[in-house]
Amino acid sequence: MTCDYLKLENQLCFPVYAASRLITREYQPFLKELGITYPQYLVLLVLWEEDGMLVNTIAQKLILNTNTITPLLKRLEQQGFVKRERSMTDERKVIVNLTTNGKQLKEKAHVIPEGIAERILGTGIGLERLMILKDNLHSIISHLSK
Amino acid sequence: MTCDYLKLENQLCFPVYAASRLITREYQPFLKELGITYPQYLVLLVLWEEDGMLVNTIAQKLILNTNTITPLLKRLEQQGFVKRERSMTDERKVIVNLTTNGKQLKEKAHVIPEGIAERILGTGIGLERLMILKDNLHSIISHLSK
DNA sequence: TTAGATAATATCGTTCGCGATACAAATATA
DNA sequence: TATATTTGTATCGCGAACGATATTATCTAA
Repeated sequence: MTCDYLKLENQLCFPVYAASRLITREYQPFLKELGITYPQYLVLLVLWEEDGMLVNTIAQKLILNTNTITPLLKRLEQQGFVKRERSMTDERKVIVNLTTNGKQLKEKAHVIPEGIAERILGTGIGLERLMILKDNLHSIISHLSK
Repeated sequence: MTCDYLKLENQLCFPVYAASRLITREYQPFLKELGITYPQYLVLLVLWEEDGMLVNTIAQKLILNTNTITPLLKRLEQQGFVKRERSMTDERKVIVNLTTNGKQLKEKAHVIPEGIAERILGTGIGLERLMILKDNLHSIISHLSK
């Protein structure tokens, strides 16, 4: 049996890449309502869990570099959702805090996971397979992010 | 049992998004050698399967819009891997053909899937789970891309 | 205490990804 | 055969991603 590995169909990379863009697309109508982008939503998810994080800590959680996070945080600051301030004890560090507006946004965001879950489960994949999918991705992530 | 759906950990979106970037990162050393980017590699994968495709057909295969593909093809043309020409019979259509250089690149690219497969399987996920993962992603893709 | 190393963040340049829109060619309709 | 609609591609603008590099601040070791 021959198998051409240089076919799109046979690659793992493409399904992950395409699924990522398609899933992100599902978030658009919800995020548009909140006035934020998908990566901005991820940053807020992190801050909603624990406020007052360092730029670096946020970057690590999202597996992004500061050269992506810094301008993103500036936009979130301009929109009035976070404020950034240098640490008193170590002036290299920048602490990111949610504003009142940023905290309030969490309440509006509660509809998002439900809406998306509904949409994804509507693909017929089933909750159990979805959990397995998530676990497999997590194991790939934990190994490749080292 | 309480479950906060607004936690990064509990979302499906993030693992897919992170895995996509991490897997793409694995391609970098290989692609750097060929002098192309990851999306450019995807376009070439498509053309290596079937040369002389229309811009739109390539876009559909990769689930991308022409406003992403067009500038990408221009760069591939500048680098001498493809050439674009208007169809004689329908001047709206642009046919994308591989150059000799573009065809030759396929031979150099054969090492990529093997190298990546090795790296991914090195995460300990196992070939079988990898196949299931791919299938699940494909079913999500086919439903969301409608 | 001071030069060198390290750490935390930021800047710059290039390429995507995509919504909105434009534009020309082809097709359909009146 | 004019006019409207559709089709295929391209343009524009903005916000990621990220490699390379810069800029401070802190730490470390001579």
